[in-house]
Amino acid sequence: MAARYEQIAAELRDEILTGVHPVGSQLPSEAELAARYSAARGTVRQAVGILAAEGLVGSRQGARRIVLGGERSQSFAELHSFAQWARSQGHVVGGEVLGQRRRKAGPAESAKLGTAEVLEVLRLRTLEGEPVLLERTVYASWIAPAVEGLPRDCESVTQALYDGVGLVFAYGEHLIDAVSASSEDARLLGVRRGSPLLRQRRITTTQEGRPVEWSDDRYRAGSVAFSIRNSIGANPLARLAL
Amino acid sequence: MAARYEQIAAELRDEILTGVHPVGSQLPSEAELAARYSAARGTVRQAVGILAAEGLVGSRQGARRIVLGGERSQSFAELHSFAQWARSQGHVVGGEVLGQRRRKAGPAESAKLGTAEVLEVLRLRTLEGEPVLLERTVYASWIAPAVEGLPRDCESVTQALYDGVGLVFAYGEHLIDAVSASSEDARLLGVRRGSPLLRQRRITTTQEGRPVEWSDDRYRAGSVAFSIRNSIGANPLARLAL
DNA sequence: GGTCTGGCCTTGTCTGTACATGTTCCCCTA
DNA sequence: TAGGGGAACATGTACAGACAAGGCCAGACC
Repeated sequence: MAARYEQIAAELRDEILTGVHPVGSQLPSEAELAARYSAARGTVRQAVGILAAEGLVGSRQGARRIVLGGERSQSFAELHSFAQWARSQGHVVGGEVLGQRRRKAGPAESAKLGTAEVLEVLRLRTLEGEPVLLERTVYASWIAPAVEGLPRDCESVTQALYDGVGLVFAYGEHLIDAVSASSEDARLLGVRRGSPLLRQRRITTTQEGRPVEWSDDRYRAGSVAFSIRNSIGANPLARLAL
Repeated sequence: MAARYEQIAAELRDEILTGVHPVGSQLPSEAELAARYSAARGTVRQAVGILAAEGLVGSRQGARRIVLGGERSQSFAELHSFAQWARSQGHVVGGEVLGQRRRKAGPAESAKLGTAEVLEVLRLRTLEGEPVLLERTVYASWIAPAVEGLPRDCESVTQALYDGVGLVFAYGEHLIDAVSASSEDARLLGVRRGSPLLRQRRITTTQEGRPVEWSDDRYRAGSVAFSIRNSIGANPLARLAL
């Protein structure tokens, strides 16, 4: 059973999404909510803290909380698993391993993953049958056997690794920029060489902080975008010069 | 003076960044920290909560907190102000207004900004003299006079609006994808037509939730990237199909 | 040697209280 | 009518205590 503050957050989120609290309106005060849910003020604060972190409501000391905007925020799993995301959005997802081999880790890979050997996998993902995403993933050697055991057309690697060996992806770091399609990119994604691709490079670790994979994902332009909400209080997004 | 929990967070962050707590090591327990800082456990939890939200440390019930990684996280102001960001990174920043006019708001703009008239501004930004960013910004009519009063080569619009009329940008929503350079984009940024650009569309609001601006920013590929940390507990990043 | 169990440690959740700090709005006054 | 003062209200910070839930480890057992 979910924690009390999660239940309250879910109810409030639902009320916002269904228009009980329209955008721009004020949320009930913490005291009112505490009375309504028969909870302590601290518990209510945890609940609205979630909504604030999601960017759904804004907070200012002294003033009532304001409803900022509609829905957002996919689960971590949906972000890390292309298949889980696509299915939750109602898309028809496909994919196939195009190449897979073990090799020695380069110095950068070794530093990122902490292993001397890596498993390199090239995957092509489709939405509604159209090629959309090209994944070049490098796995740490300790997880390589589990990855090699997966079928070539495994839809959700994340799900399969969880079911198979109980691996949980817990933390991620993402670097997002735009690049030109290389010859290989262009051929596999069905676009012209040099056309724009949205690139997401990410490193993912377990709950214990152990790195699992390092990936270079390239989306065909016009197929997918990334969305982030931020505020003075919570700013997960940073800009980097290259 | 900063709040107690912010002081504690700052000290811990400093200890992590200076290697007192190396990556992969365990943080002292909440009880130890509470004793060390003569604070209640709740206060310490607020402090480490900040670090967890920044992606610096990971948390699992029952186990000690783990140090995940180095620094990150620019201030909200640095993200919203190209000039403040660039200066904090030691870059030489420049910029100029290339065009500016008032016009009627389209239906989408009217819905986003809540005004019938808008001020459209086209700005070119440079780093070390090289054109890097093309900003097409639409301001709500109530802030337009203040924007029109700025000099054409105003470095930091955000800073100028704060100094001039006390306007604070408080909340933002960002949509990031990749596009081909149009003829105009290409000419102004000094790239070939059709070459990849990193596009960031954002809408920014005040503390009261009032929309201020809607902007389409296009970065030359290879000049700038965006960075995000996330975890199972906090996932600000979402993927959207187009 | 390997496995299982139980106890201890640590983080997660929740309550209740108190005071600080900032906002809002009404009323009174000039 | 415009402006100032202040009370009422709301969120922010901090403390203290209690129990739940899960990880970790050592000692017992097979």
